[in-house]
Amino acid sequence: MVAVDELSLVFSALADPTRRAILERLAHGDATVNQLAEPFEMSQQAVSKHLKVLEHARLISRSRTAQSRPCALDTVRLDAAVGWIVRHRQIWADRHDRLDEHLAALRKAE
Amino acid sequence: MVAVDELSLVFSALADPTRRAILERLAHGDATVNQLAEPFEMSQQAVSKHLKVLEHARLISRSRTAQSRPCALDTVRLDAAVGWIVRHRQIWADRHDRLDEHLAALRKAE
DNA sequence: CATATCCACAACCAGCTGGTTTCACAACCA
DNA sequence: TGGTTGTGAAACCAGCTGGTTGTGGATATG
Repeated sequence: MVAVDELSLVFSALADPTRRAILERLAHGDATVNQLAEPFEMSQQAVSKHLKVLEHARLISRSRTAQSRPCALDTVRLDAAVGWIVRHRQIWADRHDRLDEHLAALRKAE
Repeated sequence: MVAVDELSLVFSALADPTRRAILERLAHGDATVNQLAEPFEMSQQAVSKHLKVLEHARLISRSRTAQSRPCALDTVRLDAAVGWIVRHRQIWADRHDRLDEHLAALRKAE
C-alpha cells in the first residue's frame, strides 16, 4: 500500500467480497463496527482492518460518537471508479447507447 | 486466486496501474504482447503475467495468429463492475440524477 | 539448415494481505 | 468504585502478488 494512486486503492478495496458486503450493508444506512461484524464469521478485529482499508480508500467516513465509531458510505470515489471504466469502455466501443441501455436496465431492476 | 468470484477478479485486476494502462492501450485497438510491453520499464514476462491476470478476469480475450498472441478488450465484465457500483451507489443515495449528471459530464468530455 | 522473433513456463524472492490471538484503553453502567 | 462494552493496536502466520532471471518452444526468415 506504499503511496498508491487513488484509483488503485479504490479498486483493490472493492476486490474483497467481505468489503463489498460491508459497503452493501452501509448502502442501507450507517452502522457501527459490531453491527457490521455481526453477519461475518470472523473476528471484530478482522472487520476493523477491512474498515481501515475502506477508510483509506475513502469509500467510507467515520465519526466518533462516545465509545462507538459509526461508518458511513462515501460515494465520491465510487464515482471516480465508474468514471474510469466508463471512459475507456466508451473509447473502445463507441457504443454509448449500449451502456445507456445497461444502466437503464439496472435502474428498472430496482 | 483460489476460486474467487468474478467481481473480485475484475476489481483486483483493475487495482494495478500497469494493468489499467494496458486496458487503456487496448481501448484504442488490439495489440501484441511486445507492443503492450514496450512503454513499460519491466520485462516482457512481467507484462505477460499481467495479461494472464486480465485474461483470467475476462477483461481481455486473445487470439492466436502465427507466433503472435494479439490481445483485445472485452467490456462485458467492465459492465458488470459498473453495474455493481451503480446499484449500491443508488440504493444509498437515491440520487440517480446526480450519477446521470456525472456520466453526462464524462460523455461531454470526450 | 541456422538464426532471429514472439511468447510463456518455472523457480525464486521480497513485500503485501487477510486472518488470528492477545492486550489496552476509553466510555458507559451499577 | 469496579465491571462491561466497543474498538483499535501489535505480533504473528500462511498464502498471494508482482517482479526478476533463465530457459525453451513455435514460427518466420535468410
